[in-house]
Amino acid sequence: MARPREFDLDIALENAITVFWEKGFGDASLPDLLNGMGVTRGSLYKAFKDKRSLYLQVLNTYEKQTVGQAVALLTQEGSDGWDNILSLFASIEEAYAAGDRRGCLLCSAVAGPASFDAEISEVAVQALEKLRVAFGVALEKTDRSNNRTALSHLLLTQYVGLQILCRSSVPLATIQQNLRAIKELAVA
Amino acid sequence: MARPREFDLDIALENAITVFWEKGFGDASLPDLLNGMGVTRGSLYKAFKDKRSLYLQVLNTYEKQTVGQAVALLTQEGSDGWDNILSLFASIEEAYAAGDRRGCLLCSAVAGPASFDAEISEVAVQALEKLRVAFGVALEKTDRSNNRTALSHLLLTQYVGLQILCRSSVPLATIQQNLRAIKELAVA
DNA sequence: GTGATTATGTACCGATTGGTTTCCAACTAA
DNA sequence: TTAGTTGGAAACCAATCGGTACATAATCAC
Repeated sequence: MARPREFDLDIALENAITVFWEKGFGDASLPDLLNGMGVTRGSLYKAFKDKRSLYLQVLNTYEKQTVGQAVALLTQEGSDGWDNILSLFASIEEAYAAGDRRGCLLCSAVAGPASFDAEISEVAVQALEKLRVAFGVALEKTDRSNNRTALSHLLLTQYVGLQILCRSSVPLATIQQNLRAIKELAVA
Repeated sequence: MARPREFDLDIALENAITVFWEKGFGDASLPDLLNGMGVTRGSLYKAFKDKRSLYLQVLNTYEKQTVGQAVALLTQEGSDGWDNILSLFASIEEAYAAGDRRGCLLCSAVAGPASFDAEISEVAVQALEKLRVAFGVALEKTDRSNNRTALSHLLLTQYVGLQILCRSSVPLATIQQNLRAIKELAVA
């Protein structure tokens, strides 16, 4: 056809995820993205239309990766549902303990002013709903509770709240106490 | 002394709360603030130094009002601790049901990019810690559980998560299911 | 009254924002 | 070789950002 693209679309998108994840939509400037993605202005607009479209692609890619992984963990067979739930939350603590202050891109998207954009909001909310359903599946395997739906909502909200707190400088103990509380839910 | 101020400081600050609450720090532009506060540029900078200082004053004022009110509700005597906790969460649902999508200014401050500002982050985190302690006080009155500290952390995270979700367009049922789950925690 | 002081309103500032245009290089199909 | 097509780099754009300068107005002590 014509001149081939000199960069890898997927790699550039992956780098865009990093930038948006750290800075959020509004605070990630074009120079930030250009620099982080290793692409020039013209190329970015040729390949991704504009900043908002790039953000939507980032959101969808992140969802496939991270939420997909979390759902797989929550719904995996051969282990107790609560164990799956606890290891998901444990992974949050591990990341925070390792110094990761990025939290969850989707949770931040819900929290941020970009959530007033209907399309962005919908993508984020639907992704979180997938996660909530996965919590429900995990709970089904240990059907002690008689109101699993409500509990799945509580767990998702807990997930969101924790990921938000992870973006601030709360003491590690705060995250750990949350873990402990969730463990007590499991044995209750 | 000299020419008196033509507007009421407290009222202007109250209006600034409204603007920041709806738009967040970064998305509230000077014209937004000027318009919302009913004050001109020069006056704003004379009275509040700059945008960031204004935001800090807004955060502190909001904290005194809203957190103070929530703490009072949680720690009030003459009613069961869990009842106090449940009515706090019920007030979140009421606001959401009434169409209020503002959530909690402090929770949004923690979530937003302004949280990378050390001073802003500290104000917000400390305010939330006050709330957490109040959850603990409420739990002390119903000392069924043997790990009230962890549970207070869970409740605070739940509070934060819910307020974040309130800023997006989740269905009302989501908020209500959370309420139900917390009620089950109470009777557990 | 006058002078000192402080608030108000507006014009203005440089920097930065997201986005476009332009020109040239690189490639394919014929 | 050449026509057609697309990507890349940088100049350029209007709009907006937070913030300042300054001239004017309003109040005080005297």
